Amino acid sequence: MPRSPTGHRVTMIDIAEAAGVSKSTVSLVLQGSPLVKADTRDKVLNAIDTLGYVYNRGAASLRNARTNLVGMVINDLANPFFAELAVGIERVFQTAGYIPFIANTAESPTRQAEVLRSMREHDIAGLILCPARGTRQGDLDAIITGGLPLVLAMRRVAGVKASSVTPDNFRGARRATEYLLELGHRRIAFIGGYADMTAQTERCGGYRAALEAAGLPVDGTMVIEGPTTRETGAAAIEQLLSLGAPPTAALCFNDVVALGANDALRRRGLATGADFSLVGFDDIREARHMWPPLTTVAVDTLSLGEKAAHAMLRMIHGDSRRDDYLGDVTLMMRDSAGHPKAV
Amino acid sequence: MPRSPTGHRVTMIDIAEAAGVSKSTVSLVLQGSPLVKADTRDKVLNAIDTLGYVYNRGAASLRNARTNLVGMVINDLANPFFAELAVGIERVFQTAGYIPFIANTAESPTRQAEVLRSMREHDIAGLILCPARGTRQGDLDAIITGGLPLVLAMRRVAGVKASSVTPDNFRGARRATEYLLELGHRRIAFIGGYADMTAQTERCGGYRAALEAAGLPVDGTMVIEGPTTRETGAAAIEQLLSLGAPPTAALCFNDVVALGANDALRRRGLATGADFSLVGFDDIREARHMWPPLTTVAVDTLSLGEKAAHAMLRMIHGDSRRDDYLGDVTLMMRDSAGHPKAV
DNA sequence: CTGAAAGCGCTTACAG
DNA sequence: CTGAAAGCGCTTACAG
Repeated sequence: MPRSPTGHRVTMIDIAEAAGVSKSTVSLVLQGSPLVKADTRDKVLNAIDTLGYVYNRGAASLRNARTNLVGMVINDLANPFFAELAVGIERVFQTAGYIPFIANTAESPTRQAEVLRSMREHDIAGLILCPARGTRQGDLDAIITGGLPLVLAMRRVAGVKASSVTPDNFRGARRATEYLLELGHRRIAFIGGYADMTAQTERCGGYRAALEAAGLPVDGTMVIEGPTTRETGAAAIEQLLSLGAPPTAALCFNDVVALGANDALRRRGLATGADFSLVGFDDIREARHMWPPLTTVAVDTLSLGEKAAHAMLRMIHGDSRRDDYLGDVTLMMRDSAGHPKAV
Repeated sequence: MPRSPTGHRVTMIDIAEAAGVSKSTVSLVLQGSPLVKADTRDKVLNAIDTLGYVYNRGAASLRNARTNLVGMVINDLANPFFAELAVGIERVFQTAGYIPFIANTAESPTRQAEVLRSMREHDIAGLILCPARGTRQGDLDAIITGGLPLVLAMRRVAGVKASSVTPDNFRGARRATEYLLELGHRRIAFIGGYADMTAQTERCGGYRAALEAAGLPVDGTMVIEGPTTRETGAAAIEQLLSLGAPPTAALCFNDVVALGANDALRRRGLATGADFSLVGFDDIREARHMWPPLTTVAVDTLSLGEKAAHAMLRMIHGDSRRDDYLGDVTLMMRDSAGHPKAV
């Protein structure tokens, strides 16, 4: 922090002295109050500039109990999807005068607990949370009862009454599966995620619904759980192709998983889209650049982020209504899904 | 923030009353002081739990002028490289009890100025900055004179005396260029970045040095500047291939640029590695999964992040020595670079 | 081991 | 328009 020549921190009092006014006046100037004469304001602003004064928000919020800090807790910052989501959220807060405070939990509930505590200690105005896998209602009790505005993004938590912003996972997955069925596939796998994540339940649910509507059985060996990583995608392909009656296509929990599945297919000398069809979910930037370009369910990441930010802003401004926003999804048909080899 | 049944915020005083001690004692317990009897400590801890007390760090740091907040300003969070860097940094701070506060400037100096101001207002203990393109000495004056611990990461700023952590850009680029020369290439381009970024000067400098050492001319039309994006990589390929004597290989400023160049080659029906060679820089996770796998200069991202965090921690603990850390680089030979078509 | 008191840098009525 | 005063929730000597 800036210190005056005498070594102490530069405060409003120093500014007041330098400008020859009282500190109330300085405070008014800082808050852009119209009560202050232009002449006086300039003197104050000048003093601020020459002394290198920095407003102390901690002190201010101690007095008036308001902060411009918003917490944003991400379960996997290494997944480009969440980086994109974060950008959408940041953009809104920036223009609204709030500063988002991003932290990464890397799917660890322990790390998440630490991060949440830290953020609450810093008296954030609200929290946008992409819950780590394994988060339970009890983990968020303190936040809910404390009355902190909370928006759950991408995943909900059973029993937690908070606003949420998620893509329409069910519809997206059903549509993607229908598309694979239309192409002629009959044995379709679902890869990635765990049944204890709402996003997986919903996406896998859409997949099942489409199969059932087509009169097809849902084969348990075709649903492969695992972390939402490339490794899971690759391992699943190995596992699926060693089945007696292997699938001819797979819907992946997300694009990162699909990227891994695509790697494994290539390693086996199989042509994605021709020998085996792959559909992803999210439509991260990488998807269209992958080879072959990935057929995937686009979730409009940016607007999801903006919705989350706006929901948060509304709550901060005192609107206590809960709202579950379901984002539009659209199937992006590219080249990773085609007709099955031999029908 | 949690409120007591009567509606006011739960403070140390409430805890003191509930536990039947003074608030000094509560403060001591909170700080883990050994002065407090185990019995008393338990009573206090219990009261904290039942009342849902949350420590107010703003008030604490107002009193003792220390924070556990560390700012981390990233110039492009959408580039996976920086997400990886952030993870390395976070890891160290987490164990040291500091909480990093990530913000993204998206290469905008204006946005950067806003973010820096906000962070200073929140009285951060230190700042790790990946400067946005166009950052000048003057932009960091206030921070330097204010005595805020500052570590520059990935890019330095001319005239700014601060510790820095960067990969050995010059050596990495020279080595990569030498490798292309060894493969038989004689016309080699350099794609991406701007000459006003230290990282570009250094990488492009290594490229020039290698060419000169080989007695080859440095052709200005072979050096293409631009934002460090996929689009730049793609556009550069179009531009280079329309040259009278087009290059047979290119060193890209970073992997993201190389990804874009690879897209453009594919679109033209050219086989990367056979028809045209590409080398990247950074070795982001994506690089080895790209098709063909990208030959690139690995920079040991994680340890770069850790070095930055440790340098920061040292400064926070009062060590004022400046230190410029130059990270090791190693050429990862994969398949995107091969012998030129016809030599 | 524990309590009373001062003070960190602000904002907010309240007077003038 | 401006000033004096109280108080936000903590920590830190200082007594006891």
